[in-house]
Amino acid sequence: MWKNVGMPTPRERARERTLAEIRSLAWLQVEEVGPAALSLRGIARDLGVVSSAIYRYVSSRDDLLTELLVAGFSDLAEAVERAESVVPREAYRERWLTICRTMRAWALGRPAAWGLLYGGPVPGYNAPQQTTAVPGARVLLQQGAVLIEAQAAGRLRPRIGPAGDLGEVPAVLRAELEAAAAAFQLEVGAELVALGILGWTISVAVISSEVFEQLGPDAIAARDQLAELQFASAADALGL
Amino acid sequence: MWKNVGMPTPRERARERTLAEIRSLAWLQVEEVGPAALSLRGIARDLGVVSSAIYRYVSSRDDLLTELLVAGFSDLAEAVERAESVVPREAYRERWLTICRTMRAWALGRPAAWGLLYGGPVPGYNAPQQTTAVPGARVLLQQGAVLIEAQAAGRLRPRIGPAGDLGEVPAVLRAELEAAAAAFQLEVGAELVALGILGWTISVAVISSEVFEQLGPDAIAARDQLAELQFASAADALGL
DNA sequence: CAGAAGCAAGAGCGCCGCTCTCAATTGCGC
DNA sequence: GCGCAATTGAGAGCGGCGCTCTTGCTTCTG
Repeated sequence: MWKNVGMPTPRERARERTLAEIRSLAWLQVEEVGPAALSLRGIARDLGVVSSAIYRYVSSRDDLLTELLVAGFSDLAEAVERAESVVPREAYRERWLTICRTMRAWALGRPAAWGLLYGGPVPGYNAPQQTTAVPGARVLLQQGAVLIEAQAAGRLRPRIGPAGDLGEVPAVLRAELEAAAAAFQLEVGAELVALGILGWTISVAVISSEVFEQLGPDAIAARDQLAELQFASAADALGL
Repeated sequence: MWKNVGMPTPRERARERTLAEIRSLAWLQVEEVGPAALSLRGIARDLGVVSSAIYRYVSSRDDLLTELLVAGFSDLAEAVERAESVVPREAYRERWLTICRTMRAWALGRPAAWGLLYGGPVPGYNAPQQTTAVPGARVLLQQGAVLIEAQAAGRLRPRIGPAGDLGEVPAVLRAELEAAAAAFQLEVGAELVALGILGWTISVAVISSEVFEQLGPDAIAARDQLAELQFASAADALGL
């Protein structure tokens, strides 16, 4: 009936090897020239093959870009999960800081990849939300989990809001934030969601401004110290 | 001896008009397709002229991009300065919030322009630091001025640091931050510089995450409220 | 072993930035 | 007022891009 179930034919093996090589060359190119300049023709050249042959393996440039995008999100998320999992569960601040530090290390190691994930939009390319949303949210949720657990343990004392109490969230926004949390099977208050988004935004921003050199190249030599200080400040503000 | 000093010849006038038209078309294109897809050929088409003729007016695509970059920074800075100048000098928090709100309004009005200024790097294009640094720093300095004046007035109570005192800045970083401030003829402590950078980073990030739809398109309908809440939180953390 | 499936190659379309040459206009200095 | 020179636009062309289609060749399969 069914022969060779799960056992790849030689053809499939060859195809898979070629695909892997294409992905690898694509990452190299992204790191070298940036995501927006990713060129299928260039990959074909590196592969030693005529340009049209690439289209046997990837349906379009955008398709390849999407694949890299989810791979990048997943790789980052896994690195973060690995690093965070070894710090004591009740060391909430350290867990949050570890997530940030790991994100930063990943970003510094492959800056163009970070640009692909969190940089401005690649011109002419619209990431298919359906495909990228879930992997893209993993790190955010990881950060959120720390806040949720810290709050549950009574170890979250946010320093923002009129009286260090997060202030009040307007009704419309409140409903929306709680709905957003519910979409991830989370039952948390709007204030905590807002806090999570703020923390997330800050951490991404601190890293992006360093990776993209938005304060100018070589503006700060003591980059590590500055990043550490900013992460710590954010953790302070969040109340970890 | 010198005739027509400062009085443009007809040729110069014509040239200037063409240049202005090119710049205007370039902005239109940036808004439509994004900075990285800015095309000189496209501008030539819109201008009703053959592609090579463009090079009589702009030396290269990168050159045009740089010009737009500087113009964008300046336009944003002027909008911010205009808006901030009408709020009472001693209403520090309101001044800072006004700067943020104006930045956001500008960004929402011309998202691609914001992308050009603060998005990821345009592939293959390196902004000449020398040309863009000064205009690029204007808004940051505007924010910084508010913090400095607030501190001088004893109206700055940062809520970050171990005891709400900004913590301590490591020596190496401290020296660098103070030097950076000195480069702008500012004599301020490293802690305040760090605070300023943090505030700047957060405000840019809040806006970018909205403009670039990094939480997904239409993720939040109550965008205004969320932005306002985040700006307020940041102001709280900064101690305004 | 024949046929089907998979594959690489090549030519080609329209787009891009940019260069070079050549002719026409146009405004300047005399 | 006019000749000359500077300025301008057009055209052709180079190499690069994404992508399509046709044409043969290989390789696996029934």
